[in-house]
Amino acid sequence: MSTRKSSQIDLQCQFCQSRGESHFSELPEDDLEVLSSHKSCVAYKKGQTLFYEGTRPMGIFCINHGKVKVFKMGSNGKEQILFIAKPGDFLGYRSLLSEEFYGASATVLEQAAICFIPKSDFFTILNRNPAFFQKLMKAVCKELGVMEEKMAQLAQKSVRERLAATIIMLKETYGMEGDGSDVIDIALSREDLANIVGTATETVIRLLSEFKSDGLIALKGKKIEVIDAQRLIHEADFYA
Amino acid sequence: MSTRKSSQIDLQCQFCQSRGESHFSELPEDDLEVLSSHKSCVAYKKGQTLFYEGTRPMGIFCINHGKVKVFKMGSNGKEQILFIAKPGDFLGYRSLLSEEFYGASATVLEQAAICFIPKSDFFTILNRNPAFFQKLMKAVCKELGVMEEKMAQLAQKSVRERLAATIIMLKETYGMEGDGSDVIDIALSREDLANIVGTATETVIRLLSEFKSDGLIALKGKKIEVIDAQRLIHEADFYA
DNA sequence: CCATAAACATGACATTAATCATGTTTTCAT
DNA sequence: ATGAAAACATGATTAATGTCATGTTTATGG
Repeated sequence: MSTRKSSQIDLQCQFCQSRGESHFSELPEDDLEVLSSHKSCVAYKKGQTLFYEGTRPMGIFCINHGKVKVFKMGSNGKEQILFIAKPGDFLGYRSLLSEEFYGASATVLEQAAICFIPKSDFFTILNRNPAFFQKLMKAVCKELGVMEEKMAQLAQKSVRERLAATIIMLKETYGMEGDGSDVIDIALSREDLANIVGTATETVIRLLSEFKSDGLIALKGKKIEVIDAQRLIHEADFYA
Repeated sequence: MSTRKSSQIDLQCQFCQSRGESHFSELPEDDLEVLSSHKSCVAYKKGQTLFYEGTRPMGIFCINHGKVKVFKMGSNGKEQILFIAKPGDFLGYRSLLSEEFYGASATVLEQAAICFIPKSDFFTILNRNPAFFQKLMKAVCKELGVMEEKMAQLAQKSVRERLAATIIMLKETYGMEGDGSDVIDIALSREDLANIVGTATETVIRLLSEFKSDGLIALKGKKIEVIDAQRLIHEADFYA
């Protein structure tokens, strides 16, 4: 937990290699300069927290490298993971725009580089660039659709179906470890996986074993290799 | 199913008594005129459908009177109700803004009067009134927060807790039938209630009976009277 | 007003998944 | 390298909830 001074990184938005994936991808040069002007970019270690549920947002986080889980803590002390942010994703802008406190906490899953852009600069861009504002609106509306879908699945599908669907989703969203590999490029603990699926850790462990002996997946350490995507999709009960 | 010609109603946005509750509340006179120009307003009967999941949105629906359930159909044929819209609420603008097909269906729960504003007029207002656009953005962001909360509760709470929480929510959102009454002003079938909570109809029936014999609620036909809000909140496991 | 269907209600039973217990393996800090 | 802690794994048991069956009440159209 040593707070290294050296964790500060020098990263200019203009030269950010993750920008292409982000909502910032089409911003003009001068807007990027505004963003960079008061920006700080920090190296985070696994387990460090970006912000806590119930606190006031002061700006947005932009992920340059690494993955971050965004979750709500239940009264039983169990986390429900809402989504996992990857390079190019923004965090915290939703609360900023709705003028509410953070509705969830965000914790780094793996070694990450994350920039922080103060609220004021973010709003400056928002005000002077209507196209950007519209793009963001569209993104939020899409996110809402995704969240509604997740909610419906949580209500209607069995744990087995949800786990299968989650593995498919992870494969599509976080891609593969290198070319020609079928190993999903994200290392999740069984507990985190359970907190995405919305079930107990033991249940995830059992179902992963089943999927493995059924030849649907293989387990490479903490990572999952998809062996039979078609049957996995079938398990998830897409079209049925 | 008789499609009465008489179902067409003459309602001007300028004089709409539900406008105060809506996102249109602060629109200037000339914007209201644009909205009214190609608007149609129709009387719907219980069970009629405004739009179906998977179809293309052509405009927005604005509820003048009545209530509408918005739901997703699961592969098992069971509905998951995402929310229940009330007078002043908009429907369909989310899909319009994200340029997607409808992600859910909408069906009228009780005798309703609902206006339809074509896509083009809606976008006209959106483009010429930045304040309205911002207001809408804020609303969508809030909705996203609400949906995330619902998802977390679905994953973490028991059916009993969720039913209690739902009754509390209905009370807060749809208010009481007249003054001094504790009867929630919405008539939901047990099946619809089950589809909000995310459980089986029989389970809802059983739990309502329990709540009743425990003196938490009383059942006035299809409507629910809240007898002991405090204990109901406790059942819902808020702060615990 | 009556017939019929839909909604409501309750019991019995099956199934799913959570919880508890315990042991093994991996990870990590010293 | 080593000991402790965390993560993983598996079995046994229990609790919660879904499903099926059946009967009653309520709503509704002709």
